Amino acid sequence: MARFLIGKILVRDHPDGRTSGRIVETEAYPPGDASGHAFRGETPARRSLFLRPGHGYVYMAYGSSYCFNVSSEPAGIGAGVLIRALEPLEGIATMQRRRGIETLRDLARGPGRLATALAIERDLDGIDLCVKGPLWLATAALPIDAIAVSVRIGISREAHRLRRFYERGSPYVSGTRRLNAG
DNA sequence: AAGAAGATTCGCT
DNA sequence: GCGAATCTTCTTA
Repeated sequence: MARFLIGKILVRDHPDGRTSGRIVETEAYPPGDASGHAFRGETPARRSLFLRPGHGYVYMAYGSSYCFNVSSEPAGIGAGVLIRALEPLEGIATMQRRRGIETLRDLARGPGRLATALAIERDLDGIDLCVKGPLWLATAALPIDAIAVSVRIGISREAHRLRRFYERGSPYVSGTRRLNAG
């Protein structure tokens, strides 16, 4: 699913208006991955990861940033895909205001930044992304060759695994040159 | 009840 | 590239 989501469009419908972006970077946290939030079993805070595929899991990281995931395994099995970066499409002025910056390239480059840009907070935890609502996914096609793979960012456990996917050449992808070369 | 770790970001050097 | 800020969750006493 992490690979499948590259190129899809994440749409946020909010009283402020619509904001949306193309997903250009993801990371997989499959069942049994020691870095995954579902690794130690289901708890109230992690329950969304155990929902049917296509539900949102939102949590606060380091006290300052929200991160957004898409549940990826059948009900009862905990796993998810972290959305790490978007290419801004609609509502760019709104995103700029929420982020407090102008630079298009940095509006949604990074998991915490995209959550801020789209006003994704804990109230969206558990939402069904396959139904048009406050937050949903629109389909789009992308050539297989456009997707590259690398190790994941900011974790210590199972760090060598090739579970990060991104759009090759996109300036909206996070991480360093080394990680984006592939 | 207290402490450590963590899927980050921003400002400086 | 480095370190602080910040808070939720889980572990240990």
